[in-house]
Amino acid sequence: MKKDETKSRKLIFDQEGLESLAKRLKEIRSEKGISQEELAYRSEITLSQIARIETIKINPTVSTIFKIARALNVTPSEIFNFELNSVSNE
Amino acid sequence: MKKDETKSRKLIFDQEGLESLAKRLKEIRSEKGISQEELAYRSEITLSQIARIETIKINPTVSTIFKIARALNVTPSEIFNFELNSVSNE
DNA sequence: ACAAATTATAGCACAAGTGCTATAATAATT
DNA sequence: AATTATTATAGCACTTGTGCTATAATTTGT
Repeated sequence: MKKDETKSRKLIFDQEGLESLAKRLKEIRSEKGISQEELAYRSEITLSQIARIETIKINPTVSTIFKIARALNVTPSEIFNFELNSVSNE
Repeated sequence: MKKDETKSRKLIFDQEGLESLAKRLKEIRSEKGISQEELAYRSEITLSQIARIETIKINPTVSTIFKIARALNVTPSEIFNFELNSVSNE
């Protein structure tokens, strides 16, 4: 059997949604006038992780976002307050 | 140097938030009267993954939730429409 | 222009999310 | 009660999120 089966393991990096999330997060953070570092401290998420999220390098877990939401004193709903248009990325 | 440094690597499984998410997801899904299997098909997420989320076995990524939101024809905000109370889990 | 603060990158180790497949457990229907 | 549909578990392989640490790049303030 071949080694490279082109296994078409469908992966999940929702570019559109993650962009919206990043944008929303930056918005809220700057509205509240707190730095990434401060947010990292408050949420107990590392600075590198905050940066990765805002620069759309990773696909964070919901727990991470929950922690950030608490640190920003907003509801999860407020962070996810945007629409999803396109049909994901094929 | 010791091998077991009790490295206290702080991990992130937000029990409260994930419970709320699971509950909300079940709600919406049954409101719309669609099965886990149907949702899996529509969202292109595996059935096992849907089940894991609803039974709070895992901490899904936001992309996964975005896919589900699209499949359910709701905004991300609607899925995350709940409050976070306690201060995470220490 | 310089210094300081903020944001962005990078690499490593480890934990965990996801797909895939199969099966068990439970609920619903007849 | 028996069948069927739905939901829940389980294990493996693979990918990736996260913490940690350090450094680079950029922005802000003077």
